[in-house]
Amino acid sequence: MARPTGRELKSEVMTEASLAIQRRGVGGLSYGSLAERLGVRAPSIHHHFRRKDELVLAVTATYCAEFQARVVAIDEPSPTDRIRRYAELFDEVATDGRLCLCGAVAADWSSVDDEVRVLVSTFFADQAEWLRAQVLAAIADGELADAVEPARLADALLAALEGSLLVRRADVEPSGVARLVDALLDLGAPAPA
Amino acid sequence: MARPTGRELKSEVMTEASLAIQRRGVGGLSYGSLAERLGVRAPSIHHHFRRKDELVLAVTATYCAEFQARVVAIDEPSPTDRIRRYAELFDEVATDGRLCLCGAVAADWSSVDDEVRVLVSTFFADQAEWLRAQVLAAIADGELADAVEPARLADALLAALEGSLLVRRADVEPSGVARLVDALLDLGAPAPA
DNA sequence: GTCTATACCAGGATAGAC
DNA sequence: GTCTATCCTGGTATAGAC
Repeated sequence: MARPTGRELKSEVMTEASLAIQRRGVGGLSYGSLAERLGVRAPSIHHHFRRKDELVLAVTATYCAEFQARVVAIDEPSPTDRIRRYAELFDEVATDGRLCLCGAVAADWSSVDDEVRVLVSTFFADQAEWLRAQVLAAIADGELADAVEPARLADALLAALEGSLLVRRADVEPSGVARLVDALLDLGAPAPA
Repeated sequence: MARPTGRELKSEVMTEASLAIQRRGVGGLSYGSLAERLGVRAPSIHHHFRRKDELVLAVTATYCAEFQARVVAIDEPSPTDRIRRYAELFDEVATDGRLCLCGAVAADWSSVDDEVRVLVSTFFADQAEWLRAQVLAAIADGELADAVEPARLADALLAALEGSLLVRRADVEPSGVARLVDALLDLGAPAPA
């Protein structure tokens, strides 16, 4: 049972591997535990991904593509609402103590090869770029004060989102990251309440 | 040479271990590489720290104490300047790609024991608490708009600082975290420039 | 495509000599 | 306090049967 025709094992492996990296880091990912979780033997995974590097690379590429797809699907009319929705994506992708996969890779930066690093660098650059565009639009719409420097605030938002996933692991009663972004957006509201 | 009377080895081990964790994570810390770096054999380190857990615990405790000492030593008259100076502490403690030690531990959360977790949780709570007090003072002094919610902004600042250390590893030309904090403080300035 | 079996290596840890 | 030597575990990886 469990492993029938077996054509779907490859994608199952990738799904589990992504969760494992987000939970325990790249170093915490092992073929053994992965195999056990899937009810398979380690060599079966080696058949699909000969080296661990290949698995990490494939998982990272898929994660970046899927996340980006969800970002471009955001269609709120208000720029600041788009940013709030964006923060929710982080919550969704990182439930119960998981990190953003790219954040987890960055944490294990010294143990991943260059191909993976390039993907992660591009991911962060893309996120900052998207956020910058939203901040720019928010200023144009009067939702943020025009004293705000778009690129700087975008970087701060991204750092805060990635960092909050890290910090909340140590929180006794962790909350979502959305309220944190609210704080920053309220901060930049043009009309002093 | 190198290992003379040997009474200082214990502290040398702790210093190197801290750097290793900040660079490669708790999982990336090994007695072997540590020993090699210090020109000693691995068992010599076991003599001072029987188990790896003990070493991690000792290093974390020292890091937290030393960081806290540097925080309370901040004496700028302006609350926002104190926060800017605080951001510089992060830069100092995390040069060339290192993370805040507690951030690194949080990234390897699943592989550290409860004693260490408590230290890290306390560390983050202390930092958020200190930041909250500065934000409160900044509002009282008119350096930040009173629409700002102190606890929320403090959390965001801490998350942004921890996260920026992570994200900048993937940056092609990483910069200090200080400018990022400037962006957030400018954001909360009461008078729209 | 998946399995069993196995080689191989690195890291953590201990015993006992000096 | 530091060493040599050794054990054990767990993880990566390969060969070859089914």
